[in-house]
Amino acid sequence: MEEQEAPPPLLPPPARPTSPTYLFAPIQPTLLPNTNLESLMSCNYNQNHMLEQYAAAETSDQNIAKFADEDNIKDKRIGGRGRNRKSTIPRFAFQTKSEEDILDDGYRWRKYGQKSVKNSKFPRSYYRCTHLTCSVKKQVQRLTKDRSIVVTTYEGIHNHPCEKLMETLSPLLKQIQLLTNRF
DNA sequence: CGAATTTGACCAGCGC
DNA sequence: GCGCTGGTCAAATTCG
Repeated sequence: MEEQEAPPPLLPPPARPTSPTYLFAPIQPTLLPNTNLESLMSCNYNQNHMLEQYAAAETSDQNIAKFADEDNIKDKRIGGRGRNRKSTIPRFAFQTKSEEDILDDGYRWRKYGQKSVKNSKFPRSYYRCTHLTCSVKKQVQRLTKDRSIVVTTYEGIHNHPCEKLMETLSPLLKQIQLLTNRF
């Protein structure tokens, strides 16, 4: 069939662990003066916003790991059954200090594999977003050097809003909208 | 009982 | 060409 169009070069929103400590500076969401609340809830807003924040973070040497090096997220070897070989899907990795392997990033994930990898004591786990139309994946792995550090690698962009964010913010949003309509 | 996870098999790319 | 490796599949198993 036809070749698929390459996805836009945007970065997916980073996971925001609830309790673990960020080794890299967390990106704090900030409201721009003329922020539209509906667009805030959409993933486009988040992704564009994150992109700006990443650009800023990178230039200011606040180390968002582009790809986790040591425990070897090497070059692209998108294996599997012949899919996505030279992937142009945006990927990025970051590290968190956490007892938990699974960080609560607001999206729902289904595990589809686990592999032990070379030069690493700990296995790498593979997850896919459970949303029907979303093909975002992530890999989770602990560092050999420091088992308290979890490396999470995201691949792709969510094409749907974050369920948990929606859940949490919906009532609040309604209130805000009610209030803003009154003035 | 349906959904999620586990795990061994399979496949493709890369280096030698 | 062959072996090694990483990523995915899918049947079996576990969980809620």
